Amino acid sequence: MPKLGMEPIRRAALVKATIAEIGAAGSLDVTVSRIAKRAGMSPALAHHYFGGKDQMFEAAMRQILRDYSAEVRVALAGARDPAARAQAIIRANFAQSCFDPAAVSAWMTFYVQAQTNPAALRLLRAYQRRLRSNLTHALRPLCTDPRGVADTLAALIDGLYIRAALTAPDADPQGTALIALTVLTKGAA
Amino acid sequence: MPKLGMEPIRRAALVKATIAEIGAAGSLDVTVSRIAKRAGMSPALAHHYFGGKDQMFEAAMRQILRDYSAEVRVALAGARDPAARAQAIIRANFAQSCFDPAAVSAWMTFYVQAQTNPAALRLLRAYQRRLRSNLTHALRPLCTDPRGVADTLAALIDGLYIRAALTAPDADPQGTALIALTVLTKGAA
Amino acid sequence: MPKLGMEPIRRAALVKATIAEIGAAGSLDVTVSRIAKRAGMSPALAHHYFGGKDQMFEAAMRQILRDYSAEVRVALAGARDPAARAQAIIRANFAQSCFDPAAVSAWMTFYVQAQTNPAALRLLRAYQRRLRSNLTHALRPLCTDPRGVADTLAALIDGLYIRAALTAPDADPQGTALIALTVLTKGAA
Amino acid sequence: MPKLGMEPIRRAALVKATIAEIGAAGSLDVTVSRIAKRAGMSPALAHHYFGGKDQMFEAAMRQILRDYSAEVRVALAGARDPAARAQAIIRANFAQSCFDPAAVSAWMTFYVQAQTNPAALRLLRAYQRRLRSNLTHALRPLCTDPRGVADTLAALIDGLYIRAALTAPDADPQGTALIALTVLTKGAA
DNA sequence: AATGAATGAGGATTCATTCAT
DNA sequence: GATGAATGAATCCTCATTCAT
Repeated sequence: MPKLGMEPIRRAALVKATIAEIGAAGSLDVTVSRIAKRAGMSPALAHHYFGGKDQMFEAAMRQILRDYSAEVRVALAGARDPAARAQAIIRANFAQSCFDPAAVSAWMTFYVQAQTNPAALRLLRAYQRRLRSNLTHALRPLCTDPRGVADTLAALIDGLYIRAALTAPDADPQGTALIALTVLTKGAA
Repeated sequence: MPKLGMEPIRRAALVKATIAEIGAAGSLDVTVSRIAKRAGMSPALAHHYFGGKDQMFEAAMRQILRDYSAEVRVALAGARDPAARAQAIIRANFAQSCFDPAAVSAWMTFYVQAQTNPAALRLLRAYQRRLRSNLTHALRPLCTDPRGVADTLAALIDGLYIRAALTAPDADPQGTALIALTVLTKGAA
Repeated sequence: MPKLGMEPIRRAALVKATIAEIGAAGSLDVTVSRIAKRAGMSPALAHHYFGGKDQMFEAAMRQILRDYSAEVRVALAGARDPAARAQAIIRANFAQSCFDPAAVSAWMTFYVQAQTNPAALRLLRAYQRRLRSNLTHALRPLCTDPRGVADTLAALIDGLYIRAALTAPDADPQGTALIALTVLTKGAA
Repeated sequence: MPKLGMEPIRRAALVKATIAEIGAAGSLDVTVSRIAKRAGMSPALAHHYFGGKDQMFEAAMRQILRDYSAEVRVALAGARDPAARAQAIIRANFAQSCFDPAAVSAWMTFYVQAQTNPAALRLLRAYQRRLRSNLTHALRPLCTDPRGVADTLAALIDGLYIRAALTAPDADPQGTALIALTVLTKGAA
């Protein structure tokens, strides 16, 4: 009995499985077969829905960004004043969910892909633009050079994240976030 | 056509070719065949000298770090006082040579490899340790919390580098370095 | 061109082709490619169904033993009394089918494999156990030391087989069997 | 300083190493490189002295047969009467030296090689001829059909050897020899 | 005599992708 | 919608062998 409306369900399952496999492998060296198996379907069906491996990766990247954006949005919703908004953005970038191995792998591969895959580069830029714009907006009432401080903070966040995720996996993420918060305080002063 | 003492020559050629291929591919998806061909020899010979693909990668990573270290060392040699030393370290991290596409790719793959390859992780940590130690040493006479400022600066440098290398390839690296220098000034104050 | 339930068909074809190739080569120096080609499929498909070369060899060994067992079973079915049973077992071991070049090669490689491949050793022991048990059972009514005579006969059969198969390929197998039958008579006396 | 008269030394070392490698591998899957390394020289030199892998194997086989012959000759030297001679031949075939893993492997590969390699077949036949002739000679004064009994005993020896060497490696070889001795007694009666 | 250098040929294995059902 | 069947292409790696020194 052919099922109707399976497409979104299948696609979602595949995207989820793709991210999980990238996380498990720690790289993009994942096979369509494994992804499909994890998603509970045949490799042929995965192809049917996505057309190819690259499109599956792209969909996975989009999902990663969507998840990240949601995290930020939730954090911002609870912030009442500009300073709280800036802090919320920083904290969101060091949320537990961002240190899930799958997420870490996904972000790292993102960076690698960005060098050759225009779609990945576009998405990475979108992320950076959004982070910068969020920070600038929050900092505007707090300092004279919101753009400059936002740029600094954004880069600092990325740098701290990489270090925390890769080379200090046991460190407390929120402790790491504190470093950024300190710079925020000095920059906003 | 010399017939003795080829090993160091061949190894060097292969390491260089490995880096170049990684740079050209923008990822670790390079074949031994291509590397060997670029180095002017047969794939079999490459295997003979390195034992396998992974060892070639590891040798390439070591070379990248050696090059980077040399850059820093040269920069430090010309610095006369602590402040100049700190600035020199920062500037060295944004030297033109660091933005060579091959170097960028190599660094990015470094990050990815670090998740699963212990050797890569070890090397990456060595780089981070050295950067932090260099900065701490230079900052000691300049501020009350040299370690903390060094941590911040190190992360900032990484974050700025990634952004400059990947998403703003046309930006002036030394302009980017200025952002770090500014934070240095504030932190050292 | 049926598209379902190919697995048993393919597997059987591969096993047959493996035995044939071993026979043609006279050793285990056969490639998956040749086996697959002989079986009318691509090497990749052979891997798909067996997972690897070793498993193909093991399946082939099992098949050889199955064929041998069938030969013995048929021979025993026509034997009415103990003496006839013992003779039937001996004759079955020198049946024409056992001197098929492929079978000879397979048996010889069996012996070689048994030294390093546990699966091969297990199978070889199973064959020897069965031969001994068959002989012991048949000899019980005929002599006072059925086990001892069975051991002797079993070894003699193997030795005669090797000599007949390898160094006297034109000799009449049933003539060779006579030697064993003579010992049987003396031992049973 | 070029050494003189190295050829026999090198050849002997290579033959010994070949047998040892075959023993270690349990098959003919040994590389010239490993043999040469074990013999303390370069693969190129091994080639120089033997011309190729096959010739090395052949020389190894010859050596195995020489060792075996020597064992028999020594055993025969101590035998005073025909019965003792026959027993000595049988015992020599189950000497400890024949159960050295390297020797076992060598014999097994012998059997395999005999199917395709004429030189191996020739050597194997020479061994069998000699065994038969030795036995016949010893049995002549003892029974009416020395040739027939010799054939039986020779095959029995081979069969027992294979079983003892491969599938009952812990059994006492001399216990196995007893089985052959018993048949000898009955046949000679 | 001896060897490091070098390679061509080949082999097992993997995988994305296509197709018929 | 869904999948088992099937493969071509590619990749890493091994090895016997040759050659210049």
